[in-house]
Amino acid sequence: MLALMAINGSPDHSVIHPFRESRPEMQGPKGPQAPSSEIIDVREDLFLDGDDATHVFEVLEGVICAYRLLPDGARHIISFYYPGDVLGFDSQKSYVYSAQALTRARVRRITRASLERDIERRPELAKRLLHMTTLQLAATRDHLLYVAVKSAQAKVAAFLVALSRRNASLGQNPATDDLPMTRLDIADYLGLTIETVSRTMSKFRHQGLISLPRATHVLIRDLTRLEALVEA
Amino acid sequence: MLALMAINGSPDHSVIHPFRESRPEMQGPKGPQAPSSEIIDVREDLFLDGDDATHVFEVLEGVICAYRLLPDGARHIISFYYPGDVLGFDSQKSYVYSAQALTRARVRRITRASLERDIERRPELAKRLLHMTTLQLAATRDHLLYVAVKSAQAKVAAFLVALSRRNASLGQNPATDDLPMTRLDIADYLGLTIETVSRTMSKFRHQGLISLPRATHVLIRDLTRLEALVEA
DNA sequence: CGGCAACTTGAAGGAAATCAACGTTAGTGG
DNA sequence: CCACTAACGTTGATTTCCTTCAAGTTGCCG
Repeated sequence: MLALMAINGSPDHSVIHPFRESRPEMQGPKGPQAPSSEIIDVREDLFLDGDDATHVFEVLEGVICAYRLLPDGARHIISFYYPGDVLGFDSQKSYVYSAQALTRARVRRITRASLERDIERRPELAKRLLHMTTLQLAATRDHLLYVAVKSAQAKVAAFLVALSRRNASLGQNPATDDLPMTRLDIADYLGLTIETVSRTMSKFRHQGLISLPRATHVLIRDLTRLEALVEA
Repeated sequence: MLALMAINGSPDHSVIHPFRESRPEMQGPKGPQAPSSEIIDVREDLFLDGDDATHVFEVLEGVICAYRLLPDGARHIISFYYPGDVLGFDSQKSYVYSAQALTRARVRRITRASLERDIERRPELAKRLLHMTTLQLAATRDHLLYVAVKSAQAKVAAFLVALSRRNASLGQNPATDDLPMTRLDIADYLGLTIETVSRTMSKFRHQGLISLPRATHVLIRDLTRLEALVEA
């Protein structure tokens, strides 16, 4: 009944390709397929909350997170962005959150100005961006639901299941979750503490729901029971 | 630093007017100003989770809430919609939440088909809808932050402050919050129980931050201290 | 191999949920 | 107009779950 996505909606590559075709300035001496991409180091910030929102980014490789620091020093992770996802696209002059790479990442940097130009030139693009944004909104509402009403167990289970489903939708192994983020990242995403995340994972392990060959690598041994915990 | 909106972004009437101008079929015998509006009774559902998403609604009067029922019977309120707000606009075949009137309300019902047609005819409209959607996304992220990381006190304070700011932005009295929703609605919106909401309000009253001439009517006596609680 | 960051586990405390009872208000019908 | 009723709201006592504080353990990188 509910589309239980804790992670952003499925990557919609349809957003990207128009840029390549319609931006001859990107097609330099390297030829029409010039990648125009940029490498971001682990834990390097892509932009900071309050910076001039001059660019929009498409993740090509790696994982980026959007986060906010609160006055009391707490951090809240809004979302994780995987290859194909676009971030920084908001109708505001400044970014209202920061973005940081969780792994070494590759991104395509697109200026807002050129994006605006492209929207004028190709009305189709506005529709595409609109579609992408409504998907993000739906995903954010799903996550809101989890954070608002669910127990720690349900939150962590939902997180693991969402990663598994993402793998499945990409034709990868749904029984294996690779966690590019730390326990603290997960905690700040789910509105829990690092200890609770760790304890809950351990509990799942003792119950035979998952195994943890490494802290960053989850093997899902009983997806059905894990999914049942999400609903509880 | 943060735009602490628990309630949807400011009503953006720019979304609405184009319809009136561009939809001659609405201009029947009653003349070009025919309202084409519809009355919804208190607690009447506008649409249900899973229904065919055939329409988009603009709130003209009253307050509507979007909510979801969970398998375990719990309810989560996603958002409140005030006059000027638009709901039901998502890129999905079916609604992914239900909508219910909290007061007797008046709405404009717009078919998705005609909206699609208008988008084709007036590319400007897609840009406007895009802007509206990114604002909703930003508001939802703000709410997510509150629900994820804040204490019951901070949540309730943020809720009251958001209502006050909405009043201020409309030129109404920012020291008076009229609550069209019940304590249970507030609880389901903030991810708390009805008892905690009630207790927290009482606490604020005993501390002289607010007074409650009626349960549905809040007088803010010390907005500064209330705002401070939001950040705590 | 050392050092540090990330992770795990345990014990104690606290904030909110739950369970329960009572008060208040608005709406209904006599 | 008043009495009755049902929904809504408040308050208190208790329990539960998560946080906090504290102390290891693991594993990765220089």
